[in-house]
Amino acid sequence: MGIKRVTLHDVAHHAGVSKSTVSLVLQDSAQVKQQTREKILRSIEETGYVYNRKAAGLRQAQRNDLIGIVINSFVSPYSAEILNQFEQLALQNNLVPMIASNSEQLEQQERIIRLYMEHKVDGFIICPAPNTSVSWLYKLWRNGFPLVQIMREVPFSQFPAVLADNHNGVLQATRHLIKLGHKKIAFVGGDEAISDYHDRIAGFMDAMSEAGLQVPAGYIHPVPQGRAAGRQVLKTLLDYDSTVSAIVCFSDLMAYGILSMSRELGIEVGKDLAVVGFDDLADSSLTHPALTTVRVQPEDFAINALEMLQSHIQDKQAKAERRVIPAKLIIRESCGAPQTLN
Amino acid sequence: MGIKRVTLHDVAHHAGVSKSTVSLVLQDSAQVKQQTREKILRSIEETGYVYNRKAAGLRQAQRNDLIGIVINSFVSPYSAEILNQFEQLALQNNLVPMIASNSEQLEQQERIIRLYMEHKVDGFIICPAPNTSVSWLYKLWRNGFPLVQIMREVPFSQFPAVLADNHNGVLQATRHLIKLGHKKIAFVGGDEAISDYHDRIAGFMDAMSEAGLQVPAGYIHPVPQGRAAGRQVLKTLLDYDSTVSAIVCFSDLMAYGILSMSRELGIEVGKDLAVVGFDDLADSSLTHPALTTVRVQPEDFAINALEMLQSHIQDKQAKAERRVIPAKLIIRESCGAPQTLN
DNA sequence: CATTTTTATTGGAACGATCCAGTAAATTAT
DNA sequence: ATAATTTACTGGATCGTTCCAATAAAAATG
Repeated sequence: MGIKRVTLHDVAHHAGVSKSTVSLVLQDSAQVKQQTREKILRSIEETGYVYNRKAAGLRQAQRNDLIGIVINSFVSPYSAEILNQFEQLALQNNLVPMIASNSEQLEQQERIIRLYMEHKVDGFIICPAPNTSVSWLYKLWRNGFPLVQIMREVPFSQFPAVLADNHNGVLQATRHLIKLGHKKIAFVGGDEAISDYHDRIAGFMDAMSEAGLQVPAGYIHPVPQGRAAGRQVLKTLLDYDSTVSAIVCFSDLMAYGILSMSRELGIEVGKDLAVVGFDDLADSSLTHPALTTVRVQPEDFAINALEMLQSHIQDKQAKAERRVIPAKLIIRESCGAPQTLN
Repeated sequence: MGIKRVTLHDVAHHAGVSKSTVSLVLQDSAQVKQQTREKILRSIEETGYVYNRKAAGLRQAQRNDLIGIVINSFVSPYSAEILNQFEQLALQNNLVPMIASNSEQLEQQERIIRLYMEHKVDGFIICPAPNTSVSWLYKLWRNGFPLVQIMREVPFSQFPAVLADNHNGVLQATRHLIKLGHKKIAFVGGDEAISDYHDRIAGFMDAMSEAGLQVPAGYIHPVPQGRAAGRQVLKTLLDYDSTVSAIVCFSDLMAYGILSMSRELGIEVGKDLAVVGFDDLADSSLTHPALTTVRVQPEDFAINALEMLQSHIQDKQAKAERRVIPAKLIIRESCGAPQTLN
């Protein structure tokens, strides 16, 4: 009663040729007569044959056109945008994406990666979970699986990476606030266990110190991602010093939380308080007030990471590159500056 | 220079046993002596062997423990939550999830599914793109790939499905508005090409007609998902009739748009205008005012769909079930009703 | 101690493709 | 027309597992 799957051999039999010829048609080799090719294609159609990549990949161990994409989280909107770009791009390049998330957890990450290794993906694009170790990445690499880190990098890892220009993005944002006359500027959000936090906070500190401004310890609040956290942190911050006039947020999501709590506390953002975000999510132009933020094009991650991964798949000796993609300050209304075009 | 991958045979050689014995250890068969097992496990560790599922799956064509999960979109927050649940659950059940999206497009959907078929997934969980045809689904099924539809179903398809109780959810929401005294109630959002729209609008119409209320054609606005669309549709609606006092939204996202535009127009939601959403996204308790909405637990999709798929994988003759998961009205502030506990 | 039973291990066929070397047929050159 | 070349097709070995039947070793039985 079991459904017998149609094999190459069955198609060959149906078309009255050898399996080798059918195989040639599948790889559309030029050395098959047009007439034969058509006959075979018809047989494929009629028998309902489905190509078996397992069998194919077994013989030609080199390429599977399978790539593992492990993002930090499905529920992070920015990650979702990146994922979307990767999927489109992979399909355009005839690659099969195997997409998963690590849920920011080491254990899940190791689990997923091991499984994808077993499925012999050609390589990985990975947004490493907090506390991912270099040695673990190295083990992956040594096993013949090239990888490209995105969004973050494991400290001291010498592996390829595509990163946002976090430093410059936050530098610009902070300078913008300073130019508007703000002096008491706080930085909220981010995870100290992740590289992007350190890049962003460095951009912040650099802008502050070049303007000769002090940053009290109570002005820095690394707290996990999320709207709810943003709400909470605003209270904490104002408790510490109610004269803070501007906040640089680690992410737009965090900024949304600040906006939400501000409204509740009767603080008018864009007037009483300046807020800038980071990510430029689709919603950020629709908040009240519209959010000034830093845009890093999600497709740039996809384009660069895929390109780099491909080159490492083709040449295992290719040297590890580290690309930084540009960050652009998008000025809207949340810091009271005049809104610019675009 | 190519990295030679370690095979079962290499491990066997290293441990001084036959490949069969190593294979038995991998499937942790009871018939291997403890001492031998340990020796082999050590060899596996030392050689850095990675199990090759391609080769394994070739021999035992029955199970691959691979399942294809095709969601409608990565960037839809509710879908992201569902995806997250699926991933966790799949891993718990020792299944390897292959996750993709169809981006609501038929072409991409067919592309992805074909590729996953080639990789011999055991079955599919799929949120069908608009205009997916029954015959296409049938072709999939006939090819030996069981499938479970989630969130929506292809009309007249007799395939297994896990659906939200859309009708009852919107019925409750609408009744709630009616009980509060609203008479001019509009319904906005949704896609007429998708089953859930019809279920929800039916719930709406039923509630209205049981209360003897009229619904002018201009009160119904099926428009695509999204905050921006919600903003636009509120204007259109008020242009048509500025005395509308309540709006039932197809989704929370749509409701966010309504909230956003209301603020801009100086309309106070919860007082001048009542709004209810659908989905109960994480953010919905944080909006201003907090959104009254309909909750359908995302994990229920995952639990039920996976369970059903497993049963169809094990028994191709299992009968197609159609499960409806409960919808619960969550009353908050956006329709001015007193907020209930929980 | 010889025999049966149980336990542990093994070699080889099989899965469904690719790829290589080789054959047959068609075409061109001599 | 025959030889040389090109074009079209084919059979068999191969990839890395699993599974089966067979064997070897150990334990239990008489």
